[in-house]
Amino acid sequence: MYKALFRHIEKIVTLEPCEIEILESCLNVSTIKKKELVLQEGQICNILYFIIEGCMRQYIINDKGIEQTLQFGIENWWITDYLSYHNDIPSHFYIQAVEKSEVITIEKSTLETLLIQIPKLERYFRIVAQKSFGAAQMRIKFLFTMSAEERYHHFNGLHPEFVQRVPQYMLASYLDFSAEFMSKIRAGKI
Amino acid sequence: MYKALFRHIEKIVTLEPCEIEILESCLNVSTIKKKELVLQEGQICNILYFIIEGCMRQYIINDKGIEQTLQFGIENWWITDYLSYHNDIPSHFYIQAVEKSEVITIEKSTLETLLIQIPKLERYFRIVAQKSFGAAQMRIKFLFTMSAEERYHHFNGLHPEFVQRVPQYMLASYLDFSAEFMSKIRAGKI
DNA sequence: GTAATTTCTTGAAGTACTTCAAGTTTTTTA
DNA sequence: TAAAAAACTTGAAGTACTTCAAGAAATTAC
Repeated sequence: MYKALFRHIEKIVTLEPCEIEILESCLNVSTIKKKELVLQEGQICNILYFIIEGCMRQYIINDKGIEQTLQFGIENWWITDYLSYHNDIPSHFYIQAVEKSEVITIEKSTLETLLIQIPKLERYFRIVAQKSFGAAQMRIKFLFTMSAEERYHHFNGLHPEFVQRVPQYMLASYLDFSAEFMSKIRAGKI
Repeated sequence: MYKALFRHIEKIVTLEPCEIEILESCLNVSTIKKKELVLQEGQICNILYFIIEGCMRQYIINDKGIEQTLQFGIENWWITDYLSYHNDIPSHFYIQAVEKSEVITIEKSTLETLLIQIPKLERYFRIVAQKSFGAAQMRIKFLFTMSAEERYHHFNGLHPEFVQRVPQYMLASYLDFSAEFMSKIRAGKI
């Protein structure tokens, strides 16, 4: 059940059997129904989610009442609002299951004690966060330099299976253009 | 000389005197002239920079040959390309001093041994990276939800001194609009 | 302290998108 | 399996920007 996470961790640090045992005792698995929210705007986010199976997204609702997806997460990704988490401030985001998902949850207080018992995990989470930050910078680069059509084709080239997996309007907002424009790009009407 | 960094670290973890000594022996200070590059596109980035004084920026050059700033860094910020750093791949970015800057540099191999000697620093760098990632997500939110004019006024409201500190065209590209448009916003001609 | 360079401004023309509205198709639910 | 809900498509009209070009102002360099 926790195998996916152990495998992910072992790519970065090596855990002793006793450490795996401690870790195991701190984890919980939960099933999130499609469209269920695990975080809402205004709430303080004090849980980290590791996606074992399924797909989650982080989104906002803009002035016009339209949802805009900032981030998707799939198998073997962590998803959370680190700003709300670290600063204990209300989140600006919603986090929702796009598909029925299995996630491992770790609460902030549990993680704190866990990191004291297994300091190696500091390293694991450091490297995960640094790589995520690097990926966010690349994302900003693509948003800055590519046209809407280029962003779509680029993303589709990198992750064709994923494009099939989520509603078009969610992907459109993730790539920062309207659902209607996505439809026209796909039809080759641009 | 290293005081600024020690103070930054002590906000997150407490170092023993002997640890400070070890850390000190691993650091170097260097002065970067205005406009000097510390990283160029295509190079592998294996240095972390901590800004003691001055201002640096990470930018790209787009298809039209125009520079677009992705990130600024000022006093007490780390700046680097973590994707290039971790994956040993050529960077997509330039990193340059906007003003004459004093920076602490740590090379990758040095940091690796340092983190083994002082595991507490894993925690420090984890928290720095997680907060940076959170900030990057907020940045994407603002890019998604605000008009050019709103982004300017919002940024100017948060960091008025900084707006005075860097050339307008750099800030314009950071906020993702043209230098000419920035000029019109500031003149109230929008 | 004057020349050279960099940065900022302005207006006119163009364009890559958005918005709206209505209809169609697909998926979900009971 | 029918009804309801969600997702996608299409065209027409609008707009928030960009690009270009040229001059003015500020800063840097010798």
